[in-house]
Amino acid sequence: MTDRKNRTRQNLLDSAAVLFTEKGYAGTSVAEICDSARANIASVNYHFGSKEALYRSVIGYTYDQANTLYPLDAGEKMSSEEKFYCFILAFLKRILSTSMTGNFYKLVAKEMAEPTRESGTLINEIISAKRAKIEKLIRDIHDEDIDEETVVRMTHSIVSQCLFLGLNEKGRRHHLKRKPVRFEDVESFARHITDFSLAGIKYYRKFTL
Amino acid sequence: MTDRKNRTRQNLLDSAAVLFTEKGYAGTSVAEICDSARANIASVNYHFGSKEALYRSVIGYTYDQANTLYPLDAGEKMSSEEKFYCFILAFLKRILSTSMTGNFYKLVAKEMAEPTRESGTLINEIISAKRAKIEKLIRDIHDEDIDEETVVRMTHSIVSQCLFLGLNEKGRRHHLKRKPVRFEDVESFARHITDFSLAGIKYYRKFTL
DNA sequence: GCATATTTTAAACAATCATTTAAAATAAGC
DNA sequence: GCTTATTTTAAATGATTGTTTAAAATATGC
Repeated sequence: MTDRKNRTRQNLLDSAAVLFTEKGYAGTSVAEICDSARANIASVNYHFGSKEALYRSVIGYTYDQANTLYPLDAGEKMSSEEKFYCFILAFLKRILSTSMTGNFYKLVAKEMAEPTRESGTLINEIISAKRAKIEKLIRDIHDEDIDEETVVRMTHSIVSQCLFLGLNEKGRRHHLKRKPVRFEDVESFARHITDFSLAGIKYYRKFTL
Repeated sequence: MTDRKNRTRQNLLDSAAVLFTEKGYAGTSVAEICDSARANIASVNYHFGSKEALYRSVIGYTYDQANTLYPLDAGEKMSSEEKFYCFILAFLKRILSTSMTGNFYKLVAKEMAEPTRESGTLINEIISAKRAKIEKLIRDIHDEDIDEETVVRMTHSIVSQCLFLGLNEKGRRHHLKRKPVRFEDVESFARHITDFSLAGIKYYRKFTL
């Protein structure tokens, strides 16, 4: 049966997700992944074809996990400001999650700082989609006509506050003065980003009125 | 004379700064650096001792350039809000600079996403210093007593908006939908971050009054 | 239970990496 | 101008990289 095959395949996926997140694509060797997954050195090429293909699979795998675990689309009955908070909360949950889900946005942060050859486009597609969602939320809150440029800049301000949390890396934790944001803080931190950003969004409303 | 020595040393420094910024530490080979600097393959070890020592030299070199070119401490005669704007402006100039100066904060962004073994502490020292400056600016603007936790979070919101601009990497520019922030936009973008953040800072003032 | 297909294994592969070596080239001191 | 010190060069080193190979082990179909 294919149970045996699937098990090692899954082990490779899990080990690779952790290692790539911790040490990056270039910093992680195939041998290391196979050791961690208790699989043979040749198994990566047998199951995925190459290290790069494994990496792409990890991206897709962690992304799917994030989507199913923390969906970003809130209910319809909410006010636009409540929708905004729910989006930020779900987004932060994804980023700060310590499980497989959290690995994805840490990989995104890595890709943004140092893109690998082929996955750059995929990451950009995903981030573009997130930006579009935020732009829509901003326009809903603003309620007035607002120029494209201003929306793009406000979106930058919001996206950066969230994704920046994905940079707090294990390797840096040791000599980090400030204590990192933990998953337990996710609600209150989402509250902060929401309030801080809503004040900024509303600031621009003065000029269009 | 040592003129010949200094020239190749400087060429190595310049080439390494560009290559490390573009492709990261692990992604750049010593051979590549020497080719770009038109120097022999052994010159890196002769002049710096090792690839890692060269990397540390690049960090220090670009950091010094940033400090002398765009000092962060504004004049004393300004209001606290003007000081805040001047800080953000100088900070953005450093990050968006296309010369050697700009390379430093792009390296910082890389280090935050994927720290290398030894330079992590240095980078953390530098970023901690920037955070401290921003915390002081926030307290000056706020003018009232404000709890440590809130200041830390507001500082995160501000730092992230700035440093996130260092992530817009050359390698990713090709398939980037949104047009990157250019150095020509630095004043108006600094204006945006200032206004957006001041609104957020003032929002919290409501509760302490 | 035997023949076939699938998965795992150990070994070897060629390429690349940072670094070292020792000789050659150039500069400096006097 | 000759000796000494410094810098550059080309070649080799040993370690590590991702990938391939072919045999061994295991599962599957009937």
